Amino acid sequence: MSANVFDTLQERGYLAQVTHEDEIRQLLGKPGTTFYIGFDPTANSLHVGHFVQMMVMSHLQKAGHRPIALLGGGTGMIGDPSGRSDLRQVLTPETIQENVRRFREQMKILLDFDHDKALMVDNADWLLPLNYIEFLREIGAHFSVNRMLTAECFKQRLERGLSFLEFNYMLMQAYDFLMLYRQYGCRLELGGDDQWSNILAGVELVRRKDQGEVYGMTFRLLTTSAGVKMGKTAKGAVWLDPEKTPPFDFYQYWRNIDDADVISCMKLLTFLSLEEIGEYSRLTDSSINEAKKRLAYEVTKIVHGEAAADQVRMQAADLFEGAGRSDQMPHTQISGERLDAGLSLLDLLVEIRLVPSKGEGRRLIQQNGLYLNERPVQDFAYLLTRSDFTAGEAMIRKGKKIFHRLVFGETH
RNA sequence: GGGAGGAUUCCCGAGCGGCCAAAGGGGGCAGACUGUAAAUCUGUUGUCUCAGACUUCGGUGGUCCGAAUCCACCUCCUCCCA
Repeated sequence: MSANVFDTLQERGYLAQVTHEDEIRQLLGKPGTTFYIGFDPTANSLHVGHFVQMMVMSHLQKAGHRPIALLGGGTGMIGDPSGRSDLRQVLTPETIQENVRRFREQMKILLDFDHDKALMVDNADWLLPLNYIEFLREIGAHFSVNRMLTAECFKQRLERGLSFLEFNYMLMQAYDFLMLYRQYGCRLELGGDDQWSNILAGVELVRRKDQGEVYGMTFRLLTTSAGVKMGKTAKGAVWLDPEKTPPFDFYQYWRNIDDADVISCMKLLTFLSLEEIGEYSRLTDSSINEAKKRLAYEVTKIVHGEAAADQVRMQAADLFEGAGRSDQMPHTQISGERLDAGLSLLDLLVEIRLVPSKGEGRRLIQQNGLYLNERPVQDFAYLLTRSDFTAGEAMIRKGKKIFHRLVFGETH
């Protein structure tokens, strides 16, 4: 119970690199440390990569430390070149402000902002009013271009091209740390492992300017055991926003995770105890599915709430382990008039967005990938009839996992 | 400022006057095998009123019976020299 959070983080597998291990452990050993993680508002929702960072913040907050979520309203206008092979798209100030607003809402999922137990600040507050000359003299003077060029985060870009704009990102981030140190007594900067260079720059800057004793620590990026970045699907990232990634899809993402990744994800993405996770790690072969279900449920519960998690879990069970139908699954009302007028199944597929075009729908049907009431549809000119409905319902299935229910009745 | 090269379908990347809706790979989507896994194999991957037709190869004009391929101009990128 009174274990040092530092050890907890280490045991759960979050940590990648630390600047001063002993000092940090000591610092985190007793409550009261203010620390920060930066989030650049480059999209209108947080995704699972951010979620790992939020988990860390939550662990630390529970241990009595004070998180600062630093939103990059200012740095977002520069674009972090770290780990990027190409130039980031430059976002408009309006977009950035909107994204910052959405992030703020989503952060509340895991962090308690009441009574300043956690803070949220926007670096636009100090970056935007900066005076160029002044900044160069005050901050720029402390950076050696020679050293920066050797930083890991620029290596890749040196071959392909790096704009001066992006080159400055590191200074901005270092400056953030300095400001947070001065304004909030922030002692520790955390971030994904790709942020290591930037974090080091901040730690050094605070020492040089203010002789401040501050530290940095990075986390493993969420990758599969094969080293591929996780959280990406065909449709893009796995978002925390239910509008962008519906809870069902979110649940399924974790439910379908690679065997080799279940345990590490449980440690990183849930609050299950290590003992309990240890039990799951003993599962083999098909019983690993139990671990996947638990993982999916727990993560969904944190992000979307218990009610939603229960719902999608039941939905998944209905679909894959039960009768193959669920009240929760996507559905469409089909009126009798439409059926009588001759409703082409192909047209309907496009309408309910199960396929992007009729051409693809035809292909799907020709390749036996579309099922109506669990029977492959043979003819792509098929017209739906009343006899396709049993008890007022007809079930369309695309491939193995995508279901859509048709309900006979009035369109609303 | 001078010089060189490039822009091709979701991505990378061939094509260099007709046989090009455009090789190959990646990715996607299906099928087989499975554990709602991974790996593997197979098919497929511009749109449509799918017999055929129509729209694509940075943009705009032009040459030609015919252009992704040739010419002119424009836009944007990359590299080299200063």
